[in-house]
Amino acid sequence: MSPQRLRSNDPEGMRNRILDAAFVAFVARGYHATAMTEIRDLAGVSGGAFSHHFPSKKQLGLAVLEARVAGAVAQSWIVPVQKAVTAKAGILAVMTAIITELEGRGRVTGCPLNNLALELSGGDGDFQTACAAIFDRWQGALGVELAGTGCLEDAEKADSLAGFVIAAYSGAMAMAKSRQDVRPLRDCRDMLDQIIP
Amino acid sequence: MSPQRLRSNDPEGMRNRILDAAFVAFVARGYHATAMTEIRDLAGVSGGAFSHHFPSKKQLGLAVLEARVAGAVAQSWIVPVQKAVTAKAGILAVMTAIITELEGRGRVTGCPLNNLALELSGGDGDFQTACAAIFDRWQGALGVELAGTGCLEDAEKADSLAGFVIAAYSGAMAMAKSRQDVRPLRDCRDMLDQIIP
DNA sequence: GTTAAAACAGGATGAATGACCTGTTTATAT
DNA sequence: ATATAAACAGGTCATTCATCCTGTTTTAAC
Repeated sequence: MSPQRLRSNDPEGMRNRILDAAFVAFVARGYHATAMTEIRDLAGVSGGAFSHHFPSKKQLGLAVLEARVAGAVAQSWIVPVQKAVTAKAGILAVMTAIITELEGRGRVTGCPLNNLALELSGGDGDFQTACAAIFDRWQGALGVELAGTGCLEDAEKADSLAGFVIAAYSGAMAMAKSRQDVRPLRDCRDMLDQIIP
Repeated sequence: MSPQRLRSNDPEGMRNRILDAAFVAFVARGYHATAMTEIRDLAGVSGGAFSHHFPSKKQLGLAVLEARVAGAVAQSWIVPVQKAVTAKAGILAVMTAIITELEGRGRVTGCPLNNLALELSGGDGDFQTACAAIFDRWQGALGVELAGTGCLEDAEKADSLAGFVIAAYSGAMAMAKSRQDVRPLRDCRDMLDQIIP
């Protein structure tokens, strides 16, 4: 036979395709509800390549958390708040943006981190650690901004408020997902506007 | 053979045993991560009896939501707040009680409703409707109390605040579960103490 | 007392899942 | 140029899972 030359060895690209497909599927349908074959088909990857990059589902899950979920939190929350003039303005702007985006499309899929954290933190210690680390970085970053941009003097109080902001947002998103309605997020935004100094 | 006489036909008790076992397993490990055989073994029920009472896993899940999760919310949140002198005092007392109880045992399993709602609301419409109904009753009850005990005059504002309280609590519990630490709940309680009029 | 239906027992089954395995191609190092 | 390992293809395999099936016992109706 003639040489195929149809194969393009691109380990990084392959890995990213798998991670992207897994992220979408895990967030939309959940970790346990998603079969490996679904991700494989969605990414258009052979079984051999799949198991070469991710020998087990758990390793794929952990990689999705660290390489995609953490990135989504950084991109949608941490960076915008860091770039804003004040932390309060940044937080409110992020929430407004999320609400607007959700109103655009029909479906509310929820916060990727919260979705996976609640499903996985209970069972496996490694998943729990990974989720907790992302929450920690999120809260840490918001706390620094809240303390740094004049919203709050006390660093400890700023950290507590940051945790509360994340909790309120996460819970509101959970209710919004369950109801398929953005109203909980709007109410949350209005409340945070009143609360954050 | 002699008549067995070891069977005690008790449909209601059998159904309750299954629901109890399923509730524990679903909340602790999640819906999809729990196998039917686990529940069957935990409840000590034969396959025939099991499929007689709950022909499918989905029907069992819906029954757990309506018969156990809704009850847990009513018992741990709605009734205590209704009995309290003011809604604010009731809400803070409930949170204090939950924090104290969580500190007693080692493990934070999370809010039953939030755990299941986030896992199931995305995929199936029936689950989503069932979860949303429980959230609605929860928010409705808290809203009535907040409006009725002098905390807030405007009924619509009271409803929004009720939703925010539930969101903040749910999110704080999610973080507490992920971190296996009650601090998010303590911070949440302190914040709600400042916020609720 | 007879009949019908509900309540239960215990096992069987087909489908689906996660992991694995053998081969082939491409890149890298020497 | 050659050896070695990584990257990839395609299929298999054991296991687990949810459901269903046949048969027995209890309850209820008439």
